[in-house]
Parts: sequence; structure tokens; C-alpha cells
Amino acid sequence: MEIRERLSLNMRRLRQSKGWSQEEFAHQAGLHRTYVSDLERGARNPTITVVDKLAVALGVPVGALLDEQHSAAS
Amino acid sequence: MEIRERLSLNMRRLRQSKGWSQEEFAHQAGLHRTYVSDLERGARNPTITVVDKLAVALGVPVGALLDEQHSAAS
DNA sequence: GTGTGACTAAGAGTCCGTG
DNA sequence: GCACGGACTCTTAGTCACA
Repeated sequence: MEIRERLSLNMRRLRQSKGWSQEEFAHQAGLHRTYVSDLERGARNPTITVVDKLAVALGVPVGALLDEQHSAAS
Repeated sequence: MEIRERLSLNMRRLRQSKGWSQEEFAHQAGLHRTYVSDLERGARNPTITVVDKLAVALGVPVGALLDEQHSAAS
């Protein structure tokens, strides 16, 4: 799986587990609404500083967003 | 610590543990020699696709490059 | 073998909308 | 609340010559 797709899936899962909308999440991370939307769709290739912001906002290490997560799903 | 600095330290440590020169490492990752040099100096703000290449070349998860590593030094 | 400034094309990141 | 588009500025990707 490509890294952009991994990020996409991980950030959506973690965001939803916080009960945040994309807009709320974008605000928390100090990013733009539409950009977070793009990232969740795997349509962008962010820099590591952006990923760091996301990770900090979610309270997880950066690896939790970029590494493949072994979810319960088949 | 900033994420660029974490990347810088981690990639240098991991590269050296492989006994690779920057040149050799750049070749393995499919990147330019001077670009790897810049990254190790924390002079660049790479995208996640670049970091992914580095991680694959080193045979480690991306988190190993971006998360803070608890080295023995203290 | 590595650090550094400079350069161009491409893409990151922001902001305006719409359905 | 989210996907998606266009347009904009500024930075990154990737490379070179030189120290």
C-alpha cells in the first residue's frame, strides 16, 4: 500500500475516533479545511511538518499515521 | 524536538549502522546525493513519499525515521 | 565523502466557491 | 459535514558546480 493511502486511512480513522469533523480537525491542526479533505482522499502529498501537525493534534506518534496499521478488519 | 531534526538524526544513525556513505544511501533510495546530504542536515522539509523511499531503503517502518527514538544515550 | 548556494519545474498549502 | 473545482503564492524536488 502506498504511503498516501496509509495516511489517508489512518487519519480518517483516528479523527473519527475523536468525534471530530474535518473542519474541527483542520482547526485543531492549524490547517485548512479543504486541505484536510484532500489528504483524507489521498489526493495530496504532504510534507512531514504537516503530518507532524496532524499527529500532534491527534495525540499520536507520527508513525501511527504513516505506518501500516493492523486493523481488525479482514 | 522538531520533526526535521528527528528525521535528520534517525536517518544518519540508521544509515551509518548499515555502513553506507551518503552517496551509497542516496543510490539505494533512488535519490540524489546532495539531496540526502540536505536531509541529514535538516535543511529540507521533505514530503512523505521521500521519507517512504528512505524507510524502504533502510528496511525500517516510516515511524522509525520520524518518531523520537529512545537512544541509550542520556 | 560531504556541505552549500543557485537554479527551474512541479507540487504543497491557502482561499474562494459549488452541489 | 464532506467532495470537488479553480486560482493563487510559496516551497519542495531534483540537479548542478564548487568548495
